[in-house]
Amino acid sequence: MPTSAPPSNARARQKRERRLALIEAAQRLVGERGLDDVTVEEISAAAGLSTRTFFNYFDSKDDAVLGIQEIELDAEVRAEFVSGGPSGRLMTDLEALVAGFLRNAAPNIEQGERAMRLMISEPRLVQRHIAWHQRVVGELEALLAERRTARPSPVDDDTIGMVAGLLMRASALAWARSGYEGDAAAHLPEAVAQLRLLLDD
Amino acid sequence: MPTSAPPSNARARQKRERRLALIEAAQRLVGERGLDDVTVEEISAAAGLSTRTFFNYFDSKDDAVLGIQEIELDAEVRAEFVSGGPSGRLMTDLEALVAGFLRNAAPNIEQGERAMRLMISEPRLVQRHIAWHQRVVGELEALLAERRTARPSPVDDDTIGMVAGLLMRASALAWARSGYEGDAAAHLPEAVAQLRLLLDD
DNA sequence: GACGCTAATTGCATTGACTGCAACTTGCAC
DNA sequence: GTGCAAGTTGCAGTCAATGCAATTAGCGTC
Repeated sequence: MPTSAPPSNARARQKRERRLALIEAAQRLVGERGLDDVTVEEISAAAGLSTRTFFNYFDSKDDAVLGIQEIELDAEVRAEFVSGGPSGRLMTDLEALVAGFLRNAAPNIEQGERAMRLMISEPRLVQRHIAWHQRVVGELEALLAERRTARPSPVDDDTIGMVAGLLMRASALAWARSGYEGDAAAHLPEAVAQLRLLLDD
Repeated sequence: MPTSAPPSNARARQKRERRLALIEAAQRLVGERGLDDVTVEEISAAAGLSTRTFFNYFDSKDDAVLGIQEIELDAEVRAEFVSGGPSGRLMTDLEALVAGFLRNAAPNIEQGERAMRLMISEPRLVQRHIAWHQRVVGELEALLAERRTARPSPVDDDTIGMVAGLLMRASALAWARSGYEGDAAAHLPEAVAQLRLLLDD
């Protein structure tokens, strides 16, 4: 394998640790002083890194506070959805898929919880959070296009994608309301039920 | 009336014109060169105003391109919704309310169309657009809280708000797909139907 | 254990968005 | 035309974010 060298060991570990240090510093400082009274320079210094390095890890200050990272879906979950499974009923399968995303979203549950709390005091973060949803939804729409050949649906990809995004956020909110019991994915069925209830008037 | 002086005439007119000039310049320049290759300074100059004044009209460059403004709902539509009407069925009434918002959203239909087009080439604008939805949804959630006393619902305000946001965006997309026929509100029933279709699996 | 290779960090300079403030201009009422 | 209030502008300053070039550090090889 010439291209994909195994990411060694110490390198990967340091990368993970530095990333976490930045998130931790960002969340702590912003919690203490508020989003606009903390500079990237301060966050970086608190994590023992240079400002320039901060931007090697995150695209923006907000991203660091939310601990945003690339999401990647389980290969098998993905393959199953694309081929029209697991149940064959779109809404049911979508639920499974969203659960897959949610579980991979926040590897560290306390970090996710802190992010949720900060969103309440800093509305701008909600916007960034929703913007991040968009990326997941984009990924998801690609899967939908593939699945469509195996199992067509009269509903637009856009709409399905938005519903998936809605479910992600609704689950997160239900999770927060529950006092952060379990993980966000555990509250997904509740979100679906609420949505059905509303649509049935 | 000591406080609310009638906004005279020439003042209001100029304000409207300058606002439009800024939006027009922003949309034109961004369409020609792309969002990141146009500065606020250039937009302001093209509209014959100072950079500083630009920021008296808009909070950010993106807002100007989208022509974002404060939304305000018809007082009667609002009152009727709060008191549990017009039909008494939440989903139906929500649809009416969203239609009300949509109609007030873009006073100038061509401007809205140009904004939609630019969102396709500049994904960052989609995020801003969705963030703007958030504000509308916030407004809406206040109404929901009021309505709740007149007519309780088992569904959370959050969820209802998100569905409203979804309907707004879905209508806009359907409008775009139709080649911008009529206005966005005209495509709302279509959006609702799609949503129902999906939920019924 | 030195050698080279590549990934990652860092400093530096620069651009441009955005804000606060204070002076100024302009529309409007009397 | 005089005075008031709204709106505009210039100016100085802060800070996020990016590109570039130099340096450092991990890792495999001999």
